[in-house]
Amino acid sequence: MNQKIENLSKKLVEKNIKPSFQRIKVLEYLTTKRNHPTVDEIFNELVIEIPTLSKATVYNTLDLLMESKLARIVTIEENETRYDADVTNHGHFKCDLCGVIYDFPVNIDDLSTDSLKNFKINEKNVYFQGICPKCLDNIDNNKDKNKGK
Amino acid sequence: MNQKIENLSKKLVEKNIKPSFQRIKVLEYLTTKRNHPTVDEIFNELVIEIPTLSKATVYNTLDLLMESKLARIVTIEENETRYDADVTNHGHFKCDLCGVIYDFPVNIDDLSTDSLKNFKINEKNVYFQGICPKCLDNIDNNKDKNKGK
DNA sequence: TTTTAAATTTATAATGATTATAAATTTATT
DNA sequence: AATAAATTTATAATCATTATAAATTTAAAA
Ligand SMILES: [Mn+2]
Ligand SMILES: [Mn+2]
Ligand SMILES: [Zn+2]
Ligand SMILES: [Zn+2]
Repeated sequence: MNQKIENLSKKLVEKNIKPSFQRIKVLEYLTTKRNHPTVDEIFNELVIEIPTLSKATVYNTLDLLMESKLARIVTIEENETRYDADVTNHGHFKCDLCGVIYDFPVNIDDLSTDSLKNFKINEKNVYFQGICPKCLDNIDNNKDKNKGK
Repeated sequence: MNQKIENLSKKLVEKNIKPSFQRIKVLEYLTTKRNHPTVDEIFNELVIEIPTLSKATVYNTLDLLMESKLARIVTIEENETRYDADVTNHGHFKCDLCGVIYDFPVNIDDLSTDSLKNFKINEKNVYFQGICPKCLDNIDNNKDKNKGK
């Protein structure tokens, strides 16, 4: 448990970010929840444990994490920005019904990108939308119900 | 010339959208410029020809085009939403230096998405970031200059 | 053609996420 | 302990988007 804090602290120090309590907590939230949260979601959870917390600190910390590549923005169309401490290559799927954002493995290098051979590519994002299995099940169940009537 | 207007008008009618002058002009802007514009860019250009134009009309029209799949949002991380009348499968590349958004062909179906076999996928977005050839050239040229000194 | 109703456009206010600014607090240095 | 630097906090400003209602245009009815 305390080991985790140590690890997070080390991660920050490695990137020359002073590991303040607030910063560790934001990073901990991202890495343990892995829920692609908004600033508000992070703030509302952490302010319970840190009553003096300011939303500005959450914004500042996320900016720091982004600069040092310890976190990235989930590029999906939403009015609130969502963040992800998993910076490895993976795709995102957002369910249009329940809104949950799923991770999925995707071999981005498989994408034929001959037309970009003269471009320097720094980031690759893959984002799908649709309906998740849970919501598909719910739809099916409702159909069955109506059939019975 | 007038033929184009006819075509755009037909496109709207097919989707049960009344082809008002403002709506045709917004769609014309999107299809001819193909520059992934913001609402402001569309408005500022069209208000020259339509001095009474309201920004609300641009928002309303874009919402209509989106609903009927005549346009889509360019899913990239920006504070202003950008729109695209090209709804065929293609990827977007944004240059971090000049900000230009390039289209590029991408065979999205090549992506192995076994893990999403129970998901209903409605939309697929591919978005890359980096530096475009033009800006790469500029960087090289500047290096050469400094070398000469 | 006039009247009436519906649809569209416009003007404007409200919302809300993000950014900016400066004061307060904490941490490090002398 | 005193001072300086860094961090956090509180608060105001910005600005894209949404909401609302009035004005205008278009279509339908009389
Ligand atoms: Mn993720
Ligand atoms: Mn495009
Ligand atoms: Zn769902
Ligand atoms: Zn460029």
